[in-house]
Amino acid sequence: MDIGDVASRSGLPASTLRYYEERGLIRSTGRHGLRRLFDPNVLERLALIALGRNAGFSLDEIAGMFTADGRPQIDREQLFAKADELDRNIKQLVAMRDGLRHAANCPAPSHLECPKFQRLLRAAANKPVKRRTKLTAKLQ
Amino acid sequence: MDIGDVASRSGLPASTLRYYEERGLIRSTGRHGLRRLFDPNVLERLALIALGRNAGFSLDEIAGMFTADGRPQIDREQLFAKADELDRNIKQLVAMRDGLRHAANCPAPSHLECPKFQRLLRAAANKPVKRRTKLTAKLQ
DNA sequence: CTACTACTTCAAGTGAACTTGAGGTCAACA
DNA sequence: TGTTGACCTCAAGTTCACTTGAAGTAGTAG
Repeated sequence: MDIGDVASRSGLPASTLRYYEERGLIRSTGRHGLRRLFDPNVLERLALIALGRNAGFSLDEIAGMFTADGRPQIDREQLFAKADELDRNIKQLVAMRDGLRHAANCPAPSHLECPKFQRLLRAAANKPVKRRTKLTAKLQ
Repeated sequence: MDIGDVASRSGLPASTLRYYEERGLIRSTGRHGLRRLFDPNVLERLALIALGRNAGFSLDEIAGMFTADGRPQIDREQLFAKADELDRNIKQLVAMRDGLRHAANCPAPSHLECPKFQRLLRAAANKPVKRRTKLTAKLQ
C-alpha cells in the first residue's frame, strides 16, 4: 500500500502519516522509488494509536507502548493507572454534563442564581483545569 | 483586591489573570498606581471560566458567553449541545477505561489477539480524534 | 530616604500535534 | 516521449493557552 491508500483507508492525511513515521509511531516497509510502502497491518497500528489518543495518551507515551520490533507491549501497571485516571476524568465529566444539562433547563433568570449551578461552579473552582487530556471538541 | 490577591484566591498565576484580561475574559475595575484592582466578584467569574474550561469550551467560546456588560449570558442551545458532546465523550472514555482495564487483566499473549481489545480497537478506529482548530473558530 | 518587593508592559518563547509551502522526483498513462 | 499527478524532503508556519524574561515603576517597611 502506498501512503495514499493508507491515508484514504485510515482517514488520516498523508502528512500525518509521515509525521507519525518520523515520530516512530508507524513504520513503512520499504520504498517503491521514492514512495513509501506500507504493510496493511499499519492500519491496525493506526487504530491502536487512535485508541491511545482517545484515552489521553500523548504520542510519546504511545510510541513507548511498542517494542523495538513494533509489537505492542503495553505495561499493565500503566494501563491500570490510566484506567483509574480515566475514571476520575469520567466522574468529572459526568458532573459537568449533568450541570450543563441542568443549567440549560433551569428556570432561574441567570445561571448564577441557580443553587445547582453554583455548586457546579464551586466544584469547578476547586478543580482547576490541568493540562487537558485529549478531549478535544468534536462538533460534527 | 490586587492581582496577587486574586491569584492566591483563585489559584491562578498572575500571568494567567493578565492574559485572561487581555483576552476579554475578566476585567479589572481600575488601577492603584500601575496596579490593577479587581472586584471580588472576579473570583466568581473565574470559577465560571474554570467551569467552561472543564466542560471543554475554548477561551474564545467562553468569552462569547458574557454580554457586553460582563454578565454571563449562556446560550441554552449551546449548553445542550455541549452536554451532548460531553455525553459522547464520556461514553467513549468509559469504553476506553473498560478496555484498558480488561487489557491489563487479559491473559492473551498480545492485546491484539484479544477479541475484546480488538472490538475496542475498531471502535477507536471509527472515532478518530478530530482536529479542533477550525471548529472552534466557526463557533464565533 | 532608601531598599525592597510586588507589581507593570511588551515581546518572545513553549509544547503538542500537526499543516503548509517550495522545490524536486518518478512511475504510469496517452 | 512527454505530461501528469502523486509522491518526496525539509523548513517553517499554525493554534491554543499560557509562561518567561527584560526592563521599568511605585507603594510600603525600616
